[in-house]
Amino acid sequence: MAVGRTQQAARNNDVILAAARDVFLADKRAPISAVAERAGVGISALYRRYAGKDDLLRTLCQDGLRHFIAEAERAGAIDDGWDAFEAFLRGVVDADVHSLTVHLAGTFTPDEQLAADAVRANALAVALFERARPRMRAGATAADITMLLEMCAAVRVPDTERTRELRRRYVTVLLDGLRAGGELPGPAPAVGELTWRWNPGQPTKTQNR
Amino acid sequence: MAVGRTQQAARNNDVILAAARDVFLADKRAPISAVAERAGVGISALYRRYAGKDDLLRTLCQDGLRHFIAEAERAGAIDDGWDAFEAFLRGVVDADVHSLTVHLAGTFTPDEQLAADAVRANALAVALFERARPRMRAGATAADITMLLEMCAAVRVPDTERTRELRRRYVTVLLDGLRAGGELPGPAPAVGELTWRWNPGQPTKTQNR
DNA sequence: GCAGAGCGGAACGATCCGTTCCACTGCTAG
DNA sequence: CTAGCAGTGGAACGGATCGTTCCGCTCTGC
Repeated sequence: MAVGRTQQAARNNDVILAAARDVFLADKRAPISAVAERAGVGISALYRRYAGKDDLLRTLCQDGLRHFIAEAERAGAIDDGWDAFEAFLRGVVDADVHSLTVHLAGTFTPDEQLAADAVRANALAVALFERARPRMRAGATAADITMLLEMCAAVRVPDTERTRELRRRYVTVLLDGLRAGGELPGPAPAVGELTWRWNPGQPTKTQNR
Repeated sequence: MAVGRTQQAARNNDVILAAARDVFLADKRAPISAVAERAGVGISALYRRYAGKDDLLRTLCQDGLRHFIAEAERAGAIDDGWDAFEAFLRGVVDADVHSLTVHLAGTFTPDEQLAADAVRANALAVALFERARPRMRAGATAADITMLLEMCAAVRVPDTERTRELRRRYVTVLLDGLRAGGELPGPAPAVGELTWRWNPGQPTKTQNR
């Protein structure tokens, strides 16, 4: 039952990644020491695996993107267009994947692998949206998905499981609101308005005028 | 046309408060120097008026609460219950009052005056909700309002005016989603789940398990 | 004119955080 | 069986950030 050093090390791989996910999900600006503490390991164990904070966050984001893609592919297999879209959205919200991808933007420097995954993820999401569009209210756009996910990610209480419950509640409101009602007001989000976080400008500030 | 020193000082009162609102709306963790810079004044001009960052934030929050109350009272005068509720929600979202009140929680130490205003604001909001409830889907609760506002506040792009436009778009989705559909899933938020930010615990972290 | 209110911004000290470094431990290869 | 080293914990360091203070200047209101 006593595990060897190498096995323990291998296990730490997962423990650390899980801890990092928990910590950065809760607060994307969390210090790296919080990850080590939560994982129950020293800081060295972290730096043995990742070149730095950037590297860890990038790995986490890539992991999130893979989940996103997997979720989209699984939902894509559903026959009915709307059901597929709904399953996709609920799956992504349930896994809190948004907090691991878009939300982490700006906290680390991107990557080509990451960019490629992002393109693929986006294509899948757009496809799912298009299949559901016939039953959606007028004016809805695939670009709206990002914003809807952003809104769901904003629902947060201290307890993780309770957060999930509450998000299921409000994603229901959003989904029903996407079908009911007339034409959506205001121009839909443009592409550039969804990716501004990646811009080289100031970190998390916002500018007016 | 050249204003005197005292008039200039009086004007700075408003300039500084407006700058503070803009800056902390964009990023609640913004440094105080950013406020001075945006107002085009030195840091001294700030500290002449406010005892410290806490004081400034508290003033800002109180200001926001007053806006909230005013919005609720204005909407309360509308005859139709649902129309009143809708006007209230749209008004609050438009003024971005949520970012000035709930969102600022935890960044400064409360106040009795503030607590009293908060109680009054909550009472008004609940009253508006109750009047609209007959036309709302089953299971909706006044406690949901806070969460809906939180979701709207999460919609954010660099440009302030564009942010408002987008929020109008999504508040429409939410409002329509509040009427359509069957019973809402999951337990509604409890009171304690909405006020956890004020707790004495760790600043902005989140705990699991 | 002149006292001082109001102000700009440099300077300071506290805190936080990413990263490095070193001593130690106990497995594992041979 | 043992020597070497992968893996580790955590203290220490240096840089960055930010709230607050302070000093010298300006320009007004009397």
